[in-house]
Amino acid sequence: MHSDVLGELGALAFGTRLKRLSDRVMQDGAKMYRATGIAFEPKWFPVYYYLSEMGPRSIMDIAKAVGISHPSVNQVAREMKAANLVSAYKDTKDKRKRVLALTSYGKQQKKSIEAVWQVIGATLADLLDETGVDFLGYMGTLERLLDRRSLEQRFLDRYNPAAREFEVVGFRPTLANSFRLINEEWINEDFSM
Amino acid sequence: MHSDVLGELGALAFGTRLKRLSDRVMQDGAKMYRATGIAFEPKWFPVYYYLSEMGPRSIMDIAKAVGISHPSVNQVAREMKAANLVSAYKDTKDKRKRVLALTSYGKQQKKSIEAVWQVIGATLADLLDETGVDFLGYMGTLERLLDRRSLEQRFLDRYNPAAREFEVVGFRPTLANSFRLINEEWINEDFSM
DNA sequence: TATAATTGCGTAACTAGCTACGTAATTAAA
DNA sequence: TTTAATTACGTAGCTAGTTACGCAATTATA
Repeated sequence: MHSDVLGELGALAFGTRLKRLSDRVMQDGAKMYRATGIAFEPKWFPVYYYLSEMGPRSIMDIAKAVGISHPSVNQVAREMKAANLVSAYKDTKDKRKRVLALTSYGKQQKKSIEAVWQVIGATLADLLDETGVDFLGYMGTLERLLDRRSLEQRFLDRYNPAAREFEVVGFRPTLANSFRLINEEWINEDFSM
Repeated sequence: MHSDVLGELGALAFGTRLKRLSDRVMQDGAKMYRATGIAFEPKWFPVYYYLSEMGPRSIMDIAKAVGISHPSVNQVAREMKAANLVSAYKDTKDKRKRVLALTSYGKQQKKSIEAVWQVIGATLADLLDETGVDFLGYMGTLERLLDRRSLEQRFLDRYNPAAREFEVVGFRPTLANSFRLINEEWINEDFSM
């Protein structure tokens, strides 16, 4: 194995390493589906899963729920439509909306797809187990930290302290967590952009 | 915040979540450089860093060291050349090789770039600290596990046990770790592809 | 030493996401 | 009830990586 300069760089190379790891996992993900001969692509996964669990949903609903942009959902929808897995129709209540739904063929395929998911899921679960720690849990922690305050904002606060998004308030350490939770609720429920 | 269907899916959605997280970090990475006004892009980071540490190196050397494909290095090299950060020349010993080196301007810029890296690194270090665990360390563990046996191979072993890459050998559990280490050494030092 | 295999590189085309922008429909405000 | 603001969506074009493939140079082999 090569020496891997990135490993020695600490936090600075975090993004680069994360991307490299993610690319690797996604590439092998595609290979796994291909190996089964099933007509399914990794990028369809979140949309297909969401529709199969929740029933027909609009483009933006899907985009928000799975955390990708609406043009991406659109792109995926076009491909899945070509594969006859989903169909689309206008919402009669709100004519701006285009609603996606699994076709009967799409529903019928679920059993086969789930059989593959079962093996992929077990493979990933075993891999993650081998780390000996709750990697998925820690990843969730990281996601929530970034939901709370984006990397960009964290950087800006540090780079140009005058531009802080929120005022910094001193308080007793024992209260920190409560304050944080209250603040998070406010952001999510009331002032969310 | 939206409900996030992926979070409830366990290991199966690992790839999707990892990609989503990585995209997020890389996008904010670009914003951070832009905010400083410095003429530098996140994707230049590994190549620039490697050249600045190691001196002139060939395209393939760089690709292997930073873990990306040689066409990617080429692409980055073209851009960095346009930004006058690197120049390229043929290796006189081996005329197949094209060697990249920082220009004097490229070297001279290092101080400014490092000043930005310092802030980005500290921002990331703080974020990772906030998880309360050694996230980078666990990521390294995961990378090494995949170096050892790719996700695809792990999947194939499970999906089609007859196609195992290596024979499965039973041994006493207490010896498992030693065997694993020896096997790893063999793979790395002798038979590496 | 001739030939075969390998290595290094460049180009082309693909992938899976993104942002920017325009338009139509809906909702809020004056 | 007009008008303004917002929301949903589609398209176009960008991004940062990839694989596939071909050619030239080097290295290994017969």
